Amino acid sequence: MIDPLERSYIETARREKRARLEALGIRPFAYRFERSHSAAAVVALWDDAMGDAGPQVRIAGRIAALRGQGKTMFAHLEDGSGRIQIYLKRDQLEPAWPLVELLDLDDHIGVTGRLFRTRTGEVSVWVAAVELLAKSLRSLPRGKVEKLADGSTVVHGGLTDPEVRYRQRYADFAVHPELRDDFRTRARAIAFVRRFLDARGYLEVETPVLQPLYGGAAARPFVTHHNALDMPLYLRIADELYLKRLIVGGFERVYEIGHDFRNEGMDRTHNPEFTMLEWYQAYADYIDMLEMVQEMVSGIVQECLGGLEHVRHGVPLNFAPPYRRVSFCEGIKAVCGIDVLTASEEEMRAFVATQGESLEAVRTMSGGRLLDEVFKHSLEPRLAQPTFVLDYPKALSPLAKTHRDDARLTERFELFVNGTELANAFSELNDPDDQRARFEDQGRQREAGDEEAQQMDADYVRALEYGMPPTGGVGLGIDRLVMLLTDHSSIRDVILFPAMRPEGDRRASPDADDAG
RNA sequence: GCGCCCAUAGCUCAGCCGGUAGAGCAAUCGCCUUUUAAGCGACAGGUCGCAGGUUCGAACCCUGCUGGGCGCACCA
Repeated sequence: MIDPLERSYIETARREKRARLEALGIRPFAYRFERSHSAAAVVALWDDAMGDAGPQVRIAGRIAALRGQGKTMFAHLEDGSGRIQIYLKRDQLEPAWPLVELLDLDDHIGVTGRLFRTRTGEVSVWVAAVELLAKSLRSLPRGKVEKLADGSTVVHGGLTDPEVRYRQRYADFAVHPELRDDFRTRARAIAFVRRFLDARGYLEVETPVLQPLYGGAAARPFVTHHNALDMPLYLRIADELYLKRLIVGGFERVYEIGHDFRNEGMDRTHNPEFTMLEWYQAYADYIDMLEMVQEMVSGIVQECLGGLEHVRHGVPLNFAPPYRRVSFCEGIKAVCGIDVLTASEEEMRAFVATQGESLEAVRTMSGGRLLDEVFKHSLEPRLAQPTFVLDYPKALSPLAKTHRDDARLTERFELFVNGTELANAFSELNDPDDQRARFEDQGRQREAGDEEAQQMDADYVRALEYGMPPTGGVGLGIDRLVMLLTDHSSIRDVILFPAMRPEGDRRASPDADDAG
């Protein structure tokens, strides 16, 4: 919408200042600056006993506030640690004063000076020398927070338009430093996962992102093309099939943290590329994996939030193990009285129809889809506390191994927190003939028009034919985990650069729109 | 893909029943040597998202388009 190259009168003014600086022989973009302290460290350094003889410091940062008073000037410098006030006095900076007069909000500067305390008590740096490190040619959309005498605050301006915030994430972070904390939390959670799995003998691996066949989940892929081979390639929708090939090859414990890509709708909980953690362990079953998930999730919560009890979206949650376990079928029966193993589809449709679904939609539901709807309207909304749902019916779980005690079920669990699925795990299907049959069945659904049905992966079946040991596997959505940790309800708030439509006027590319 | 809502100055917003736009902050200029929303004074800044239509006249009403938000659908 806004041409990024179009200059406002404010930018024009800043470019004029840049020219004036250069005419004075001042480089608007310096090369380096040696700091002695961060802003936060400088503030922490202060001791009232210092009186007028505070230590000399060298600090750098972005000018976050500027209050000129003629022959004197106050400013706040902001760096990665926080902010500190600086005080500039003309008679003590004389040769450099023309530079000071050409400073703008948002410029990066470096200063040297002594620590002191102002009349109003704020620890500040009395600047003896100032250097311009980087001129800002575009003003950041800063707000101003006014604190009124009664303690309330009024915000003047500021960056609030969600579109601009996501498109210009750099400006959003620059103006809202507290947002960076969510990504520190994210990094801590991922670092914890690595330590957790490494300590248990897992090997971190990297499997192909570009795949000749996509599989391991039901989703539409992104398609690209390899020029040299002149063939289509797909961005992976899951890591699963490659990681299990590694199990066949003798890597007994492997994990991967990486992006999967799904060519589907975008909303509060879906980004076209997202971060998935998958791990597989030979000779383990889904209950082994369940215990690991429980320990890992509690560990992450403890590590990132300090403590196991937290309110999320107004709901107090307790992450102390053991988490509740409920069987899929019995859980649903307890809530709505339907036994999904024996009930007729008519009975289930009748129930779903009472839950606000349109009659038309209900009429077309059958099989796995219908089961899923029953679950969605009965058990799932009640899963606020961390809860494992176990033993899904086969129709819902084409990739999981048949349950050892009940052939109608599979050995599968999902972890729910606050009604959202966090993890999905199986005792992995390792019977190559069964796997081939399921691929063939998927192939028939594909021919019937199901774009998401999986393709036959003959190489994967060949791997299974060599013999894959019994294996437990888990997939855990990192973005959703971080949403839980940071109490965000939009996945965009935990992804640095969420997917957006391109900005700008696209009428320049005619005929692109009306094809359909 | 469908529905509802939104788009006005660099930012945040106001603009009633149609009469061609205002405020605060930021900017520019002047004054000000301990301020912190600094203050005081002056001056600028807009193709009202884009394209049509209705009208003597459109930021405002209608249609289409673009982008966004929320919900639904799709989807783990």
